[in-house]
Amino acid sequence: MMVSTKGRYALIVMIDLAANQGEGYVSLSDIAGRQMLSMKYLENVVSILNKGGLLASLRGKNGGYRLAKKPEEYTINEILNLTEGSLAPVECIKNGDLNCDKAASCMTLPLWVGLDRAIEKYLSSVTLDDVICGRRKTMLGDWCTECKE
Amino acid sequence: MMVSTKGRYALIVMIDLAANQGEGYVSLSDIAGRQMLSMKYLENVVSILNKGGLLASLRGKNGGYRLAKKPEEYTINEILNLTEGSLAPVECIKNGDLNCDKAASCMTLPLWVGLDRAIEKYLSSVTLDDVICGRRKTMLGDWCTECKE
DNA sequence: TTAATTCCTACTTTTAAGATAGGAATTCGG
DNA sequence: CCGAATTCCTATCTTAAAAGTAGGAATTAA
Repeated sequence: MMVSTKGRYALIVMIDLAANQGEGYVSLSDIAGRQMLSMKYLENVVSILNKGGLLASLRGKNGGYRLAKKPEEYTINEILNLTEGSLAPVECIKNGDLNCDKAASCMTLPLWVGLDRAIEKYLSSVTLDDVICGRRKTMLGDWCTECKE
Repeated sequence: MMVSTKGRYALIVMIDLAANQGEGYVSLSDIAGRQMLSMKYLENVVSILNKGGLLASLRGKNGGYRLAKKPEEYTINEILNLTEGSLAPVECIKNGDLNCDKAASCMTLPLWVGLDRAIEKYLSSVTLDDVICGRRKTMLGDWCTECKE
């Protein structure tokens, strides 16, 4: 499985915030309650989002989190890349640099680079707002033809 | 990391076979020796390829493995899907069926389905022969512009 | 001042990946 | 027929990563 709970929960939190934030901040216990997830575990996830600048936070009573920008300004790629660390399909292309000594002669490397790009291209083409609205614009055309049935 | 050693080693074995098989069969110890991999571990990987019909095998002395068809007739998708079990980015779309009770109301599901398709589309566009020849035809155009430099 | 919250560090548990081991079954060549 | 080389099968061990928990310090609003 390529996307762990960290990335999936992060997306859920972002969606929940978009739906439930008004002018103020939304507390983690509210989100955890609504989404039926462990608040303690969400703390870990949200901390990554917050440090990465995707969220704004307020400590203390009535504190909580809110989106740092508008839903249409987040790509899914930036959310998942941040929380997962990297979405690279294999170790050797993790940091952009090809950190493998056999890279020059590796027959499979171009394949992994191509796959990495295909993934990035797709995830960069979808915004948080697209997901929330169930919008279906991507390079593949409809991204969920099942939903039409 | 999305592709485990199983899938990566499987690819390496397929490439090695394409390069080294003549009329006869190639033994695992030969492949393991050339590729500097544990033969015992390769046994597990190759067993999947063999059961899946991607390889033909001959037991006993002078036995070994060979490709069941021509390199250009394998897509990378079929090799990786078989050895990895599934390349689905998340659990809930693993078997084509959406085996999650919240599927109907899940906002992120279409995203995962779309991602799954983007991956499948890319990996189906590349054949084993493409990888061996370093050929660069895919939906993304060149799949390794780095290689040109 | 108190209650609610984020924030930080560390730990535990669980699961999957990666790797190894031993031996049965098969096949070829002498 | 025999022995060496091999696939094939099942079971096990090891290691690393994911998933989840715990406790308490720092902060803030009412």
